Amino acid sequence: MKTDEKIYRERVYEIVRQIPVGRVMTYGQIAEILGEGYTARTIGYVMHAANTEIVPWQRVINSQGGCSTGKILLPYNIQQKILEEEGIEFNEKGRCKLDEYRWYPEDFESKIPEDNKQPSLFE
DNA sequence: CTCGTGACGGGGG
DNA sequence: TCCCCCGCCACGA
Repeated sequence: MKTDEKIYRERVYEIVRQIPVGRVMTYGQIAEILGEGYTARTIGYVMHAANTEIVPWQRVINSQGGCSTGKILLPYNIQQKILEEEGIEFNEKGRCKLDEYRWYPEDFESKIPEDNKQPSLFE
């Protein structure tokens, strides 16, 4: 098989594996980094299959700062529970401060906003 | 090959 | 802030 094909998923795991304890990344963020062919939607699909893989899947959340594990799989809010044990705090709405926990891979520093903080309430 | 289905995201009301 | 709608794209039937 082709080496450079690396399987669609492997490229995602490569990034997820780099997320440090106590930090998170969003589906859209990863999709933006990988670019071509990747969207938040597909990253979610890949993470769904990551259960059996060896990756800190729990550190990937949605752009609202919450866990989107849906209703299926895993006991209720298990993902949030794990993250809380890693030191991340969630409010009563099940959301954490992305501007405080979001992590940017070293290999993609160019993706970091100028002010090195969140671009959110920029305009 | 076509169709439906998502661990999503952003814009608009 | 919440809700709805539409675009996104890999994958299985």
